[in-house]
Amino acid sequence: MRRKIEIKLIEDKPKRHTTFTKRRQGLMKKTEQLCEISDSQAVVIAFSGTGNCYCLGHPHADTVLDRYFGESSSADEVERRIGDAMKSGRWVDAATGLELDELDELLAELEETTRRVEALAAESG
Amino acid sequence: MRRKIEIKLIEDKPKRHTTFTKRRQGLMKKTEQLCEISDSQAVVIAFSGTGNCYCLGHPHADTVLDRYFGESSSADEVERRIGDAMKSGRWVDAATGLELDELDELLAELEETTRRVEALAAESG
DNA sequence: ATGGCTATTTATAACTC
DNA sequence: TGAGTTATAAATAGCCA
Repeated sequence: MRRKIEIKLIEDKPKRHTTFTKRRQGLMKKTEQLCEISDSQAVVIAFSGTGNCYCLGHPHADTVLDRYFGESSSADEVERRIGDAMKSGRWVDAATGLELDELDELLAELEETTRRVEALAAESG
Repeated sequence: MRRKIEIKLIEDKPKRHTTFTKRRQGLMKKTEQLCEISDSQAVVIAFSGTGNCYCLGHPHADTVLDRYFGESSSADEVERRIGDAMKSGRWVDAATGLELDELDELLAELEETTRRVEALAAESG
C-alpha cells in the first residue's frame, strides 16, 4: 500500500495539504517528546502554504524564543532586528487604534533609537 | 535489541544527551522535509539540557521568526517583548564593547521608548 | 476537510568500536 | 565522546468510511 516517496513538492494541492497536516502533527509530537525525554527546551513554528501558523513550544513558545533572542545578541543582530521589525509593520500593527499623531511620535522615537544603535554599533565595530 | 521506551526524563545523563542529539537530528530532518514537500515554512529552535542552542529554519530561521512576530503583534505583546528583552540583557549584551557612558545613554533611550509604548498602549487599551 | 487503517518506510534504542 | 550497526518501534502514504 505505502510507497517510498521522494522529498519534493507534492503537486496535487489537496494531497499536499493532507501531508502537511499529518507531518506537522508528527513534528509537534516529536518536539514534545524530545523535551520531555532529555530535559531540553524547544519551539517549532510552521506556516502552511495557505498561510496558517502553527506553533508549539516546551515549556512555552515564548520562553524558548526569549531565550533564543537573548543568546543570539550582537550589535548587528539588534540593529537588524529593529530595522526588520519596523519594516515588517510590527510596531505599526501594535499601535493600531492609536491617534495618528501619537503613532507618528512613536515611530519617530523608534527611528531615532534605530539610528542611535546603528551609530554606536559603527563606532564600536 | 531495541526496546519500547516511555517518554519521560532519562535519568542517566550521558544516555540522555545521546538521545537528545539523535532525536534533535531527526527533528531537524523532519522539519526540512515538511517544508520541501508541502510548500511551507518552519523553524525549530532547541536548547539542550546543557544549554547549547540548535536552530534550523526553512527558508531561513529569521524569515520564519520575523513572519511569526509580524503576525502575532499587539500592543501588549510589543510592550511585553521590549520589557523582556531589556530584562534578559539582550540590549546590554548587544552593546558589549561600547564605552560605559554610551551604553548608559543607549539604555536610557530604550527605557524611555519602553515607557512611551506602555503609555500609549494604556491609553489605547 | 477529518479520522482510522495497514503495509511500508523511517527513526531510533541498545550496542559496539 | 562521537560515529556506525541493527533490530525494533514509530511515523506515515495511500485508501477508505
